[in-house]
Amino acid sequence: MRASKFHLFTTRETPADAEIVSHQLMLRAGMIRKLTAGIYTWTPLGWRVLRKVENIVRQEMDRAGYLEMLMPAVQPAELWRETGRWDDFGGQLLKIQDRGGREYVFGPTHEEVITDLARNELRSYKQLPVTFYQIQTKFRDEIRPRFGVMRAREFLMKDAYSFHIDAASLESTYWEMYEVYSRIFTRAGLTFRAVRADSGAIGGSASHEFHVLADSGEDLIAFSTGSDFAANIELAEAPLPGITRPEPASELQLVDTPQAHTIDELVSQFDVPIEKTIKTLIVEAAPGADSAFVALLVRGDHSLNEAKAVKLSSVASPLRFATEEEIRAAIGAGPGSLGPVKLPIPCIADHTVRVMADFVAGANIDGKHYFGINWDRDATAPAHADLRKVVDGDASPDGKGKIKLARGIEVGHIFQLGTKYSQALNAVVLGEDGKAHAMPMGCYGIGVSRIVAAAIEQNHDQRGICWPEPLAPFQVALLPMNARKSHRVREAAEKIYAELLAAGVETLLDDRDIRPGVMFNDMELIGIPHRVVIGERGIDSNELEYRYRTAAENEVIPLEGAADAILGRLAKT
RNA sequence: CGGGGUGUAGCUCAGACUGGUAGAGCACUGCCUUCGGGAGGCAGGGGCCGGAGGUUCAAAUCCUCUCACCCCGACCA
Repeated sequence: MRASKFHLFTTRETPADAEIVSHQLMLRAGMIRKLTAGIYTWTPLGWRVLRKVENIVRQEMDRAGYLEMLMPAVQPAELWRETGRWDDFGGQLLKIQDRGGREYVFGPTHEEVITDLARNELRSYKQLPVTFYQIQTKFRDEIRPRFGVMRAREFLMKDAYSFHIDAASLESTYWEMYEVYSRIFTRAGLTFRAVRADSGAIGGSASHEFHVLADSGEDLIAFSTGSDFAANIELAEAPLPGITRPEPASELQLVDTPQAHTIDELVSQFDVPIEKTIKTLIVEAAPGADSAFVALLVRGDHSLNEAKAVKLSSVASPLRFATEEEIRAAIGAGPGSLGPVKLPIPCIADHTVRVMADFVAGANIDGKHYFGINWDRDATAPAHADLRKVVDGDASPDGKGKIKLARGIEVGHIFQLGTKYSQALNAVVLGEDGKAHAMPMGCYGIGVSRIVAAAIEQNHDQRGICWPEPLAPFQVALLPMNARKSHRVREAAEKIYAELLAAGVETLLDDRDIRPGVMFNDMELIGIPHRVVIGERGIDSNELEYRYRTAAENEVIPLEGAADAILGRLAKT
């Protein structure tokens, strides 16, 4: 490609509304342009990268024997009513109407459509297992789209669905997909971790997320320093405290704390260690319980893990925190002064809280806290469970090593769905036994457009993007210096360009009539891995300057046979 | 959904408080010089100041409404 014919539109200044580096660089490099909130145009440059990711995904899926297809983006409401998700999916579901007022959704995912196809097309266990996939634009009406294509409303996704005769077959395909995903992210040059994930409302027995590690990630993952344990923080079990509860050493004291409404305020005003304080959180109780609300206790320096709380049988699902009015009605004091002493509602404590002694908590009287609280003596020792989020330094749940927390960007997710959709839509096949069986299903997603942003988060420097070679829009940039004035430079550049094209190398020849400095900056900003400078100086000495994007120094390559020298430096893909 | 902020040239922003002929830098067009790390000069093109209504002799500026976008939050007491 000749740069003069390729629409490059780089900018020197960073657009004001871009927060994270990948969004800034994608805008500055001219890869994307925003049309409206969460909806982006991919320019010719950006599209080349997106297509690279797409092709890696496609090649690996094809290699595994999965079948590519294309489903409609617009789907009839009727199908979504059949599975119940018309109402259950929530605000992310974009509902649209045609001229006759008939209702549709713009597909955020395709379980309904693929299961409808499967129930019509699949008849026998002999056709199983089978895995279909597509790479297609999805729409999810995110509450708050942000970070450019990282969390966009319209985005490109690879979604795959597998159908099975039994759970064992599903499990086998699931782990095969796990390997395929690992190959895909490895080939894309990403540093990633597969982590155990909460299968959440979708249900099913197993689920893993694939995270690209990056500080700007929105997800927290916990992994062990001593084993391959890795899990979404939602799922990571906290270790049991390794101690028994100490004997009481303090008297119970009622203290006026008019200015202390939060743990931080309490700690700073009264000089108590934060590990001696308790947070009391009031949530809605499960239907049919004795009380309308339940109190959850975690140590002051810990946080409630809502995914764990919602799994308690006495807690309503979905989790809902009580409002201030409800708290006052039930307890007689406002948030900020709550605690376990004389608490009129049931109470569940985190394991850690059960072994605390001489601790501080609200008195259930506005503006007062009890100091020196001890279980049994001052309050009934409550039921206990794992309620908190793990923190750095906790023991790993598998007993090997310690937990470290890291931020990640979720780029893939695999699920064993079970028969949720096949039962709802009556997708059955005849088994060997001659009976109808609802097919267990798996579903497997990859955020194709998000991978582009995630790759930049992991691969950039002060000057711009440093593409992993398999994702780069062009492999080689040829930079002729002042070609307008020098026919020798022009000819040398054209010759190398023609040879590289003939060898099938994606090459950008910067034949724009611009100053060298602008060329260098543009090529570094858009992140082309291999750069060759062709100037009078080099031609005189029969040597050209070559530089890898992330290298600190130039190398020299011979003018004669330059194309071969460049070919020798390309990554084998 | 709640709170905050911003809408002025393609981009980044002044101008608004204190109403009086719409600005700068970058980008773009032409010419000249320069040109191996975002050149300089000269001359240009480009804006119903997000939209509607109001106040006023006069509104980018003041008032009301509205739309869009961005940020924070959505119950960790």
